[in-house]
Amino acid sequence: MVVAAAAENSVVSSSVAAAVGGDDDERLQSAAADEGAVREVAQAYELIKTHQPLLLLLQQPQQLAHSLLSQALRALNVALSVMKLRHRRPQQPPPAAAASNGTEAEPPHLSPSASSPAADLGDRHAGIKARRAAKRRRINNFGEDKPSSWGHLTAVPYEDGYQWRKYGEKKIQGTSFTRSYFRCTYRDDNGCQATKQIQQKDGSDPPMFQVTYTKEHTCNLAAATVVPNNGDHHDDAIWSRKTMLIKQEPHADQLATTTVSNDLDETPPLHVCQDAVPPLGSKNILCIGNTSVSDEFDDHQIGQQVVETMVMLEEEPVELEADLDYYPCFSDDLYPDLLLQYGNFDHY
DNA sequence: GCAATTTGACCATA
DNA sequence: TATGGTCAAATTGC
Repeated sequence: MVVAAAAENSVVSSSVAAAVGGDDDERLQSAAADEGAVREVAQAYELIKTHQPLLLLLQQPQQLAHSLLSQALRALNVALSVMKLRHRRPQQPPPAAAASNGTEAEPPHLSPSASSPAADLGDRHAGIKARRAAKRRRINNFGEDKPSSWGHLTAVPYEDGYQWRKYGEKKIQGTSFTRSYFRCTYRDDNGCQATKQIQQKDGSDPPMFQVTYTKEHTCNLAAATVVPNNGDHHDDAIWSRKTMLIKQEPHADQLATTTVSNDLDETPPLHVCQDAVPPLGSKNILCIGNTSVSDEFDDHQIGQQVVETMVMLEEEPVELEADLDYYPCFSDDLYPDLLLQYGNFDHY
């Protein structure tokens, strides 16, 4: 499987790179090895992310693929963050000495404003103050072995295996793009304090995003997008996938204008899945979903949407062979089921 | 009606 | 006082 292969490859490469280190200039080589390892893991991460939307189209192992991909992405994401942090550490000031991991503040839902519907404005503000004070305490007491924040630069910042809910956006001085603030979707349910910031880099082509994480997830819902079928919905995995894509729309518009602006001007309802941004210079772009997506579609229809979208973005008639070569995600080896179903594009 | 996003305001910090 | 992070009411979309 491509996930396993990519992950394994990255691990092997990372291990080899990490093992490199002579006596003459150990520090330099170690740094180079670290950089190489980070590069390899980052490559694996991007590769898996690029393939994820397509793997999810396969009919049979749909939930399994989704779960595995989410876990693989999360593992790589964490590994990448740790490695980059380790690489940076010599330049960083020493962390706080006192580690008091036990200083857990009260969960958000215990705030006075939330628990008392009759609370007046003063009480609400008191609650907010208390929460913020507690937050400051948590930040100050953060453990020595746990950095207060960590992050990485990526072209695909919106899908990392976790589910995030946006709670703010801010124009940051000296930057062209706003910074978006996300918190774990399950904060209220599980008290998970994980947050995430996404800041698009100025003048990067293709668009690159600085992603900064704060706090580890405690919700234990890494693969939360795979929802057990409760009978109310015929396919919750698809529903979750649709939710993911809808969440990405505001940012997808931005990316779309920087990658295929001319094409998308002619097809306004389309939304580009950022996880499938094609290689730089590619004339094709893979899109999943559009505004007419309904609750009733099935895997077959999703696949059809992908195909249709690809065709719609092409002004000239699509030549299957050339397009598949151009965008290596569509290969016979990786997506036999998809090609079996949609291998012949003649009728489009 | 519900859930997610947007956005202006508030607050802490440097 | 400027700036960044967060809140929560308003808005939007399903």
